Amino acid sequence: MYEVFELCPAAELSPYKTFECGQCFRWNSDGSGAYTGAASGRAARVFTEGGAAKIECRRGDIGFWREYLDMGTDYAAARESVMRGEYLTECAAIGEGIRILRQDRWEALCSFIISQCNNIPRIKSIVEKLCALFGEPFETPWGEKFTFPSAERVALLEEPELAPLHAGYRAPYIINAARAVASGDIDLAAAAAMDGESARKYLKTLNGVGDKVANCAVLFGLHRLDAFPVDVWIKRALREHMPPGFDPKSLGEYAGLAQQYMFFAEREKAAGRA
DNA sequence: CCCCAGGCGGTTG
DNA sequence: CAACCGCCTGGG
Repeated sequence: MYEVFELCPAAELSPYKTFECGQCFRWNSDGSGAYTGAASGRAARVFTEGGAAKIECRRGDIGFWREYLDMGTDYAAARESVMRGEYLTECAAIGEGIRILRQDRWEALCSFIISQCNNIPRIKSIVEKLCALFGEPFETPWGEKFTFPSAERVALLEEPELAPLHAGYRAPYIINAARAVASGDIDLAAAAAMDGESARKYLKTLNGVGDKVANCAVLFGLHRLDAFPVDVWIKRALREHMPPGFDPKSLGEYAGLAQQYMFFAEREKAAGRA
């Protein structure tokens, strides 16, 4: 039994910005501006209506989704705290409504391993096939969806079984990471309890996980909002808009939110939408 | 044919 | 330390 619940004023949660800013790969627009997606074996539809952000989900899941959508964080204050200088203020304006999702740890780690040297449509396609082939199906009002396969499940696979994903050289990275997580060699709950810097170094011990992927796993999977992943877009933005030697860490506890504002703003500008 | 796409790891200077 | 290069794949 799915029902609609009101979440917050629309300005505090933009489905488009939140689901298209590159932090997640399993939410899709239905064409009307509403997004449907799945997480932790649940499904939902997020949309805006009458000046409010709303969610359609099962009554018993609303607590999960409020947590997932990070409703406990004051984004007006967080946004304010990173509006330092003209450029960051502009990015924050363009990105207003982005929320950093509280994603599953393993899903985030695995997804960002797949993301390396890849474009977003292809990342989504690989993740989708991973779920369809090895996740558990379940019915939703929006059709059949799949869970993200557990590390334990992926750990049992051999490389040839991942061939249909066309993940290329990332396939052994995926299996290796799954085995490390499933065996406890890499303990993501323990990583979540570390400070961001230690967690990043810890995750980098995995093959195929470097600075960028580790920072994404820490920001999006462990919800450490001070983590600041630097990819080619951010590198260019820092070079062109910030003083030389600028340290992103100086942005404080919400540096990672600033990073998402920058990433989203630069991509919107490149696409001619901002 | 070329190049690039939200990198990483190994080698070389 | 930095700079380079190969790597799977798909799209422009």
